[in-house]
Amino acid sequence: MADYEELHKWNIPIEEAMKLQVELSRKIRLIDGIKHDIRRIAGVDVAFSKDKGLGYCAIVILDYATLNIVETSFSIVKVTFPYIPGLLSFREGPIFLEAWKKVKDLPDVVMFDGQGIAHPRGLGLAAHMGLWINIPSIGVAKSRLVGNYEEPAPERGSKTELFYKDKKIGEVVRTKYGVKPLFISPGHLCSFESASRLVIDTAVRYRLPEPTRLAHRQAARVKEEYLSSQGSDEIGQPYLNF
DNA sequence: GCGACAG
DNA sequence: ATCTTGTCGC
Repeated sequence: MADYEELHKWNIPIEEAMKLQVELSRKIRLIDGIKHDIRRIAGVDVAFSKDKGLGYCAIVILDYATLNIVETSFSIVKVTFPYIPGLLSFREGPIFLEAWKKVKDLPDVVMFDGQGIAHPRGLGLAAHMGLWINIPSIGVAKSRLVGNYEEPAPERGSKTELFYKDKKIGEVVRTKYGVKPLFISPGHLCSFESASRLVIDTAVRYRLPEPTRLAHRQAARVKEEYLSSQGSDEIGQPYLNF
């Protein structure tokens, strides 16, 4: 089972959470820890059900060469933190870690649906989680949180740099002709080059790269299956992680 | 004070 | 992100 080090508590005041992000961001390393021979690449996403107050996380691990799913893991956890721009990891992090515990074979790199270091305090979801699991991570966001940039050309593969306070924090990448670009930033143990390259290489047919796209679909399935098994009969409670 | 603001 | 009905297009 995948393990990780408890870096800190999750249910803390907003003020402390922001201070913690500043401290943790100093530990981020952009030295590429991604091997030349990537075998498995993972995608993570979390779905929510408003009334139930639950979060459903899905981790999908793909064989890098074929992009076939080789392993999946999920978790259903009570949500304890609100969505606050800049503090997304405090809402989704605990849910992701429960699913991570059940991963059998570690992937070489993990893609998250959110920012890596392209964050006000340099610690977006992907960067934060990368520190916890100590595995190369990449932030794949569908929209901008912070930073300035020029619109990339409409061709697939074109990209521009994302800057914040005179520093490069990520790249704006067009994964498909004419569609809205993605905001890619490295998390932990990853370079700008590897982050964008892996996203473009795995975004073979849709705007989103396969790891994140499939994780999104899987999270939606986990959610609907849980909700349907709730109103009808038994099964359900047994699946709850908390 | 005002506007921006991942999912 | 969620909720929610229909609609346009490949």
